[in-house]
Amino acid sequence: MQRSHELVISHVEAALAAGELRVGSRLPAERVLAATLGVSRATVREGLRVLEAMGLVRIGVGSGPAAGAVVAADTAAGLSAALRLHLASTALPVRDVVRTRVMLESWSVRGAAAAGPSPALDEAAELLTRSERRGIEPAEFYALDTEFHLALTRAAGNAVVTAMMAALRGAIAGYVQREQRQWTRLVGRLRTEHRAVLEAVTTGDADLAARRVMAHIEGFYRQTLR
Amino acid sequence: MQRSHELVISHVEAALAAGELRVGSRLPAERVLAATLGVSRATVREGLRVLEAMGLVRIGVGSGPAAGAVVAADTAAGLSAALRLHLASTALPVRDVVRTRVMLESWSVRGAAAAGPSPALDEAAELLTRSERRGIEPAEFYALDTEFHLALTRAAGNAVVTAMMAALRGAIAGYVQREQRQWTRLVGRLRTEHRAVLEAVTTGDADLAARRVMAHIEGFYRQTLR
DNA sequence: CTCCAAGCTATGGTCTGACCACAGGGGGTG
DNA sequence: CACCCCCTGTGGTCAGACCATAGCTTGGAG
Repeated sequence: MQRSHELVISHVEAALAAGELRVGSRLPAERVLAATLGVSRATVREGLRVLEAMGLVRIGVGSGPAAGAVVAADTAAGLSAALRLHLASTALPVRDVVRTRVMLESWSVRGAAAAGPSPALDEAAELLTRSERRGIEPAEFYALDTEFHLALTRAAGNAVVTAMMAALRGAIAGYVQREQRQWTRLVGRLRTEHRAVLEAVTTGDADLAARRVMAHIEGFYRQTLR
Repeated sequence: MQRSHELVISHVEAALAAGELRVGSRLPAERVLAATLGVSRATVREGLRVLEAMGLVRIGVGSGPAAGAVVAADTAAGLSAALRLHLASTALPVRDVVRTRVMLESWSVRGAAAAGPSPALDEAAELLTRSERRGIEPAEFYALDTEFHLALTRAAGNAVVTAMMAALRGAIAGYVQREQRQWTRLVGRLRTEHRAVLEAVTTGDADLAARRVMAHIEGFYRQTLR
């Protein structure tokens, strides 16, 4: 840690590790933090920007409890941003992101099937039902689809995997072709496959769930990746 | 994108996506970028800080080709920083990081075993040999250990998984107890296990390689995680 | 007494300008 | 010809100012 703005980051990190800050805690105002650390406000802001990009704090303007830098737990934000940027630079190929998603998600449904009933699984079922509403708009369907897959992942009980899954989805969201000629047919197929995956998970058939989710994801990207 | 510093990020991202910037390219000087985008230099710096934290650029002072912001491909840096910070905030439990590492690495050795010989595998073998030098210092051994595991992961041929593996290791490095009472015994065991994993991979036995690497990692963290 | 609107205040958002630190390159000097 | 010093371009940091926002307070109208 030589550069001053890293002082801000390590200061916050240390306070978190020491338990002086928790999720929901509010950081001192920028001007106060600058005086405390003996650096300029511009420097403090550089550090806060990084923490914000990592999803560790949420920064609000104005006054009141929502203003200022509040410690958050957006575990996917930083991962997602990093993946997205390196996808743009082609340092990471989209193909590998998709394959990684297949791995993470098949691992997750195996874990979820083995773990048995859970609130996350109930939530997945409810999201699936909501996504089956007639005349649903593509945007809403995709949002529910994302939430469904994330709930399924959460059911495996690993927060790091869940964060990575969310990050992967976020990173390639911009590469997915939203305009589909055969929207009705596509959405019908996705619903059927979702039902099949959820069914395999709830009956505890890990192998079947993994096979189904792999086929589901690979099929989806084959059709929609541009 | 409302905040000005995000303009900087999206500008660089767009230039990357359009192929105007590549890994190794040099960004304009901060003052130039500020004038180009119609924002202040302080704002440009906030954006560059984020890009730097994500491992997308490397910023050097002074003059010459190494000075300024150069597009890099440190795909693990941002992921690692994000994981580390959320570990500090306890939003992510260390346990889940270890389990995720087990998953990623067992997947990797399966892939490596199936893929057959590769430069990455040769590198892993060479690193392992170097780690078997007599009288090696713990710091050097751990460095070679990290490189060995990463080379093994690279052999699976998925850049995203490789980046995640590197990030996971980086994030929990601070939690690993470096001072060991029975150093000689530990290092001996690690070497034996490394040999066994590599042997299973080179002979193409994916299942065996996966089992061995799982036992290796779990055993290591059971002993060294504080 | 109640309610609402205007002003107050704390906070981040942004800009300007300045000066320092660093490193490479070129020109002057021995 | 070789070497050293200074010049120049670059990031690093600071100080101070002003604007934008949003909750809170206060005073007046009803």
